Amino acid sequence: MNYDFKKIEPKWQKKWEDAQLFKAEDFSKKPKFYGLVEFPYPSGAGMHVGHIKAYTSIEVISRKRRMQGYNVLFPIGFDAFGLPTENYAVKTNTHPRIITDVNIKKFSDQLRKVGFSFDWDRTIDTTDENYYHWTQWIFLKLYEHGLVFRDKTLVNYCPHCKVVLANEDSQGGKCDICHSDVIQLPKVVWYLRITDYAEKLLQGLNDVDYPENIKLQEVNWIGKSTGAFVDFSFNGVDEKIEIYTTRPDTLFGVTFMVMAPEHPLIDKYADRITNMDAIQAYREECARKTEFERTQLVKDKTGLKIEGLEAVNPVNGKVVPIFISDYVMMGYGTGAIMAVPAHDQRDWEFAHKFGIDIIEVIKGGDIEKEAYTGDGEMVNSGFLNGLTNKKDSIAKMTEYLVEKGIGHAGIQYKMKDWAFNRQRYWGEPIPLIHCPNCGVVPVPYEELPLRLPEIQDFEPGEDGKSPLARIPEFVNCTCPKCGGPAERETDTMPQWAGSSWYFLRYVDPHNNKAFADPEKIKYWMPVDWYNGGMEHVTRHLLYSRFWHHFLYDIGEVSTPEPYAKRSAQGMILGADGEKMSKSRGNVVDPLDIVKEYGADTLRVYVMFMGDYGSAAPWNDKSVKGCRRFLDRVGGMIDLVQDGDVEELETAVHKAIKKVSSDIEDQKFNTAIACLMGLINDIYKAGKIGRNQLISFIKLLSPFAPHITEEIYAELGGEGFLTVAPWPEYDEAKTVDAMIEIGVQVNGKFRGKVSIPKDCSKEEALAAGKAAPSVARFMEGKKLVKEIYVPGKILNFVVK
RNA sequence: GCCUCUGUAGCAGAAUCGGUAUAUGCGGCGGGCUCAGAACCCGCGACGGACAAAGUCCAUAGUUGUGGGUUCGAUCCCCACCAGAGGCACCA
Repeated sequence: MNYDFKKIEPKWQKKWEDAQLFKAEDFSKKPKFYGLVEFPYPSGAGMHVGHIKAYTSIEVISRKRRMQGYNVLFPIGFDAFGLPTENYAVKTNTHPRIITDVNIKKFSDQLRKVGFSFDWDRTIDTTDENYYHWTQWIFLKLYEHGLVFRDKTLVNYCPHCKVVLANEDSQGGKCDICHSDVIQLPKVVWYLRITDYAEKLLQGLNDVDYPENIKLQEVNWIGKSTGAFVDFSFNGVDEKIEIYTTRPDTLFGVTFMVMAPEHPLIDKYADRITNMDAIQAYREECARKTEFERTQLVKDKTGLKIEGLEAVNPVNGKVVPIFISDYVMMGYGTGAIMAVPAHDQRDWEFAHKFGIDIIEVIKGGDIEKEAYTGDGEMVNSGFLNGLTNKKDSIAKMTEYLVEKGIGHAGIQYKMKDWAFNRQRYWGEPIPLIHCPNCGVVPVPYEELPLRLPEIQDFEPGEDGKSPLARIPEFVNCTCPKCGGPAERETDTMPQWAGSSWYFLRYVDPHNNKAFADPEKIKYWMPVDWYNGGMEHVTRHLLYSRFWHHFLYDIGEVSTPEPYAKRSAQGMILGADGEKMSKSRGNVVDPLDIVKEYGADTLRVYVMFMGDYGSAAPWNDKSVKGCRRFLDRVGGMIDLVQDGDVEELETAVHKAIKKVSSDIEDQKFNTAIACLMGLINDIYKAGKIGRNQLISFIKLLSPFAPHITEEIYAELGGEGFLTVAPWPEYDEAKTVDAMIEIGVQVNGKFRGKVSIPKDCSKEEALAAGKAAPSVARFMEGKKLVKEIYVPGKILNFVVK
């Protein structure tokens, strides 16, 4: 009973589109549902099966919501700026605009063939000037509010891609794009002050429905720690050296101090330091180390004592030596630490290597063997002696520091500011101007969009400059402030810029007066359900939350958090259980599946292959099984009778209940398994009522919309199944009249009995005892306890 | 090193509260249909040993990575361990 998917799939796709079934209606009186998927980067390779899995979940929810009477916004767009396109442009000497247009066309065609119910009228493209106009606008707002700054620092630089990378894009010391080793390069870069929003990004997690592991990953990434800043001083010099510590209670255990090699106070007191040459040599050695080497050397601490300078502990006046070491970093805290080797493992290792004293101030461990970081009685600690609780001693010490004016409580975050520029062509131009008189001047809002000039040569500059720097017509301009000659910033924004606010553009994609109409934002936002990959948790998700919080603070959007609910799909692995990759040759092209088995089969398969959030290997045989299931669905048309089939009634109502709740819980695999079970029952019965079949195809419709729509038409259904009301179940009909219940003796399963669903305890117990397989085990024993859990179990305890 | 998660049949994967472990699909086995079939239909099993098998017996037995514990009863809760995945990684 094969159905001709090649004919019916395009047919219904066209009919749905002609009937505009997926058009979201602004300000509709119906309840709204905004379902969002991470818009694709339109690569030349076309869609990956991973895209299908990522999109089908929200697709299923969106289709179900429409049937439930919601006004649904389910949009799609293209995140099209980025390096792969530009690299391909350089390689083929084709303009990135042309490549992007071709790829977007390809992706759109593919997405349509899978039957996704996107509202195509709202499609966006981040490289469209009508879109990046507003990316630049938001950037200028950030600038206006002091959240954009320039700093000269060591940056992660990829020599292959010739770009500066954010920490997030160079994890593990490898370039995220080409995987070559990243080197450290001194450079002036633009930053967005995301750290100003660390607390809001942390607190905001309390108000959203994200899976715990995603929340946790963001919390760890933000890395909040509470502690204290304490002022140490140099012996004999009037100078404060501020340190940050999470354990101010261990101040009496300080036996040395460590500063980051590049700490500026070292240069300030260079004339007092007698081994400056050695320090310079150590600094150079550190700068040469790659990220990889640094992580490999975690266990083996290196460092150098500063000769000629010593530090004074402010709580006891003790003079301690100062070291420099690259285990202390300039980028966290104050770039200097107090070292308490007895109670910090890193300090302990350093002290051991350099023969420094270790003074115990908390009892409980064996500091000969390792640092002790647990709780215990304070000793050798003056006024803290005798306290046994970490919290109390930290509080008492902090109080003391404030009283003496030598320190105060403080908070630190691990998160770094966001390096926000790239030296490449295919990105949003940064709308800033460098004027010799006025300094940095923003491009006036009315001059936006600042267009990317049409150029022929996209080769990145050897000097680490953007190709835009070679276009005098672009670079040379007049200063909007003083009218004098000035130069434009030639760097462009990073890949993450356009995706940091795209969900706002969907609510009003054609607006040319604002990024979106405030009323439409109020109507549609927040996104009700956003699905995407785990790999974006500490990047796109965090970045877009940051921008949205900012836009909320300046009154541009209606809620602080952009996404009410977030979910994440598990990866689809190759048939060999390994990550899909061209080099392994285990890549599955979703369009091949559509061609061979149909879009419905592909959709059902990716939803059925396992727990949605877990990784699962591709299995061609299992794809065929899904196709077989759909063929059996099509075959039910031959079993239809007018009236309901009584014996199937309970199974149908159970299925409505289970499929409805399973979809909400993202248990798509069990929803489909339930329908597979039901169809087995139907074939066993050899018949099905017309209305029962309609309920069945409604439940399947979000997963397999084409075949179900076709069956609905054959049954003479009115309108489209796609927007027919979602079936309801009768709770009373979801329970069987007679239930089978397990009977245990001493907790061991010994048999089962069939009893009426609402029978009394006495009846149940009697039935249990009467069962021959059970009676055997109770013969000659004394019954001490009878347990009856209605609907669950009978248990007889005997001796 | 720290944090999080996972471990169920040959494979993938089910199992609201602690209550008949293994739904569903793949693969396997048996049968039907057929000239034939990897197509379709029907059925079966999966967890020790014995008998050719139904069944019976060992056996009031065992069974969810391993070993303990709590409980009338544990895939589920607690403790310890083993294995795998992911995240962070000298964050003071």
